[in-house]
Amino acid sequence: MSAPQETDSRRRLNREEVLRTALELVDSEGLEALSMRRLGQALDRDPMGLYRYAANRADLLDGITELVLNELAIFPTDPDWQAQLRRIAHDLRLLALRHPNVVPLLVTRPLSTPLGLRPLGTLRPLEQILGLLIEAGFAPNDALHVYRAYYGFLYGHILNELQEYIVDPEENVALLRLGLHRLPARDFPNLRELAPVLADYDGEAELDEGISILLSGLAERLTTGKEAPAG
Amino acid sequence: MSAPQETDSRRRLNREEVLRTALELVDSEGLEALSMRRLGQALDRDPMGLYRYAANRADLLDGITELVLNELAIFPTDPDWQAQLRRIAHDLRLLALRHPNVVPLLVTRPLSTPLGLRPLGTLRPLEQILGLLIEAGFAPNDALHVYRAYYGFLYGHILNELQEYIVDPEENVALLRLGLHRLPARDFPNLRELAPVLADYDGEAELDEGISILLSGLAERLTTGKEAPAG
DNA sequence: GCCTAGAGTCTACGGTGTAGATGCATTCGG
DNA sequence: CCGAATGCATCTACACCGTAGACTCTAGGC
Repeated sequence: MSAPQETDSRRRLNREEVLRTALELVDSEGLEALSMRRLGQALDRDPMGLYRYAANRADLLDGITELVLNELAIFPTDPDWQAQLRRIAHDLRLLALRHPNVVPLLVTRPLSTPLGLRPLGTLRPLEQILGLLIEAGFAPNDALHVYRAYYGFLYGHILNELQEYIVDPEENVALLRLGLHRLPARDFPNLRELAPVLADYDGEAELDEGISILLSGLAERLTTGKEAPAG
Repeated sequence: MSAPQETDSRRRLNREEVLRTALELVDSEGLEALSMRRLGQALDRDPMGLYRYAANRADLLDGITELVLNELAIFPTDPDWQAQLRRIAHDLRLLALRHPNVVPLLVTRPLSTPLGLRPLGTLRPLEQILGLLIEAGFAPNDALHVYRAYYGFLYGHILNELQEYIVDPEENVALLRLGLHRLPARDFPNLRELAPVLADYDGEAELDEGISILLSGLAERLTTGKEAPAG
């Protein structure tokens, strides 16, 4: 009882438990480190046994994205929809920074599955944000457009920020300089000149600024009753 | 000579040729269909011989993204920067629709490679758009911010649109209805109600609308000399 | 004619996802 | 209390993967 780990290996697992250690594996060693055999040995179980909790590897990946998205709290009945959208944006950003290795999953998996057939957990944010917007007074049609603009902006920002994200900030500048120095000066003058600016990128501030612009635009469209902008 | 295909297999290949048929393979059969062996047999060559043109599989993928991005024409000296940005946006959208299977690559590869070490071809759009903006009068600092907003919006939109994209529009409605019907009504009322709206999503119009909003915001900031919005 | 260098080929190794057979333990029917 | 059945865990095996290293073959220089 002192060690509820994998040592007494006869404990019965469940899907969530499997997904959780799969997530740990991805977080610590990257996506391609996640194989059935590797996961099996992390759980001290036969790899084949895992098929009891995930139909196949793809389903495992879907489960991970679902698990991660469940970390995101949304309160669709909050009357202050702007504050809510702003908080969700920051939360999602932090979530992406916490699990950078699963961001490719977040972004990629939906591309290969028609909307209606996706894991329910991944549709929850969409549903709830639609609810939030409709509650706030948007017509359902417009709510969808607003969601697209919001979601598009968010994912765009996350991709932006993660592309320039490197764990050790010390190393950041070094690597950046190193890499940019490699660029042929005559073909990439602008990029090289902007190296220092690239190096100190404040993702949180940039996200917040962008969200402010978006929200003010949306609020105006809500009160004047015009159609919402595209995303 | 009548068939410059793979039949007389003694012709010497080059990297571009290899990448091009790799791209064809990905376009027609998906990303996971691209293996060294498969590609080798598509070129009627020994799979090992391909390592002459790509250091490894990752390099092959990088090459494909580079090849695809090269389809994008940018004229950094065009004085009408707004028209230019609008055209590029539409071109990139079409490019994504033309090669939906490589979009995951476009989006994912940069996440695993520090900016400075990326294939030069993938940095060209960044460099040239920075040039365009600086030429237009933005301070280099602001140009970077503007680029991020622009790029983030674009990629966000593409991800949005591709998630709802299905080849056969006939099937589209069917699948969508089918899928959404599967959703538990009490948990997903909004999503189910919006099914018809989801079905006819005009990506081009939505992109154009969004770009207009973005550009007008940017133009204003350019003339008033304020800082650019975040992305 | 021979030697060399390089391109093309083959084999082999350690990994992968997963189908199917097999072993095992537990529970149920009599 | 015993046998059968039922479901879970495990094992083996197959087809595929990326790629290191050895080998063969060819073309060109002397």
